[in-house]
Amino acid sequence: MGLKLPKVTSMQSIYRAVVHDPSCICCLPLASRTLFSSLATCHDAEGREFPHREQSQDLTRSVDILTAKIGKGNSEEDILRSLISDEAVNGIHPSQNLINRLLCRYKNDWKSALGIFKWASFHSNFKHSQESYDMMVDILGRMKVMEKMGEILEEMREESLITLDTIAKVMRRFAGTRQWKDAVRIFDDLQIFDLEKNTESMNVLLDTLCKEKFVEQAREIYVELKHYIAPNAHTFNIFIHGWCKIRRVEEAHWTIQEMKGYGCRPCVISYSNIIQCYCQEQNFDRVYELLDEMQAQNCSPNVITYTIIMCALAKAKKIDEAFQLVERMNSTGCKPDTLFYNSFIYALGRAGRIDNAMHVFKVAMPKAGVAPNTSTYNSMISMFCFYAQEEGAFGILKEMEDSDRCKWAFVLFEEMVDQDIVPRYRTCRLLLDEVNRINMYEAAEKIEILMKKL
DNA sequence: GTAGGGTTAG
Repeated sequence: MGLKLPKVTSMQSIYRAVVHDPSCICCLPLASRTLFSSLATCHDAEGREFPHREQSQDLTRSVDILTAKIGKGNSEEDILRSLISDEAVNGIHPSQNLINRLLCRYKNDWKSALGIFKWASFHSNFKHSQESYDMMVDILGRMKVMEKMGEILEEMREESLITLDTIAKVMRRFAGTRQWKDAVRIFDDLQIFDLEKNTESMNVLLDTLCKEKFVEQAREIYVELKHYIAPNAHTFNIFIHGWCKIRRVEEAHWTIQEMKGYGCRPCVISYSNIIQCYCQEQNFDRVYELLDEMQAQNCSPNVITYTIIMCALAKAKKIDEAFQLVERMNSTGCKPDTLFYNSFIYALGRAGRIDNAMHVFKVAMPKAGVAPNTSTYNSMISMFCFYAQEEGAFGILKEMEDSDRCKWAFVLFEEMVDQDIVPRYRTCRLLLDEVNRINMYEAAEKIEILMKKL
């Protein structure tokens, strides 16, 4: 193909390709060139996404001083020592904003993160927020430094900052490193953290174990616990998911019976899990049987159920059958969403059905009032690039450009709010509509909160 | 984190 971008999966990768070989940019139409130059200016040398205005200059200066001092390869104690003894650093007072920013930057470098974290704790008038503690626990857990993670957890306990969310993270990290017994131990010791052993916390433990395929262990623990903690529908769905995950569909069926025995009705989640299991086996006869059974049980399949089946059909190269399924879904009045269309477009692309994919993107989605998001664009661009249709890829890029502009608008909006410049109601309304159209849900939420105050 | 994407870049 004429384009020097053989595999394009995201805007970022296009951007990187252009940075790597600037001559690439000549292949791009004007609209995309404009886009790239705007992208280029909105990444500074540190890879931060947007330029920082004056209001955050102090913060930025502190970040620069600290990061210059931290260096690499030291232990966290060394980092702490060098920070404490540095004159320039001494002029900096830690703030929660500053610490969170640095923890974000060093999320893949636990020694630097912990060094900074301890440096802040060293200031007697500074206290870490719960958010910073959770971030620190997460960094150490992800890097599998379990001992240090335990130390931070202990500090949190002393400050009474531990929530079930914190515990859930810790459990999942243990189970993720195959130390499932430690996850169970945390649950056993829950009262140490001032938390209760109840259905909710039990479900967290069972879900953690099941997600890491320790389903039998979870089952044994549950058999003990159920005498004094009542299971609920979630509990059973967690097990159904677990059994399906390790491809033991018989046990999943058995769990359905068990949940009925407890007076819990199997729901669309229970059935969708089992359907997914049959989908993995490409046992579509059973899938259709289950769909019928759901209908008979007055438990309608939803868009997630249909997405699961549609993906599996497409993967099994049963494209026409996938189209029939979409029709069946529409006939039941089940509305497709963005994720469904993304999967559909992706599947059609892989099957070489470019025209069909284009039709879904251009006609079906707007008609259903479903907005594309970045993944939709990515699927379309990847497809066009794979089949060497650069014209099509650029068409999608053009559309993305418009929505990138919206992100910029939102960044400016946030800066205004930060500086206590109150936007007009009408400005908010315009931005909110636009932000909703392209699925920037978090942005929409922030704008809505502000609008309520107006 | 009780269920659904994102070719396989390095």
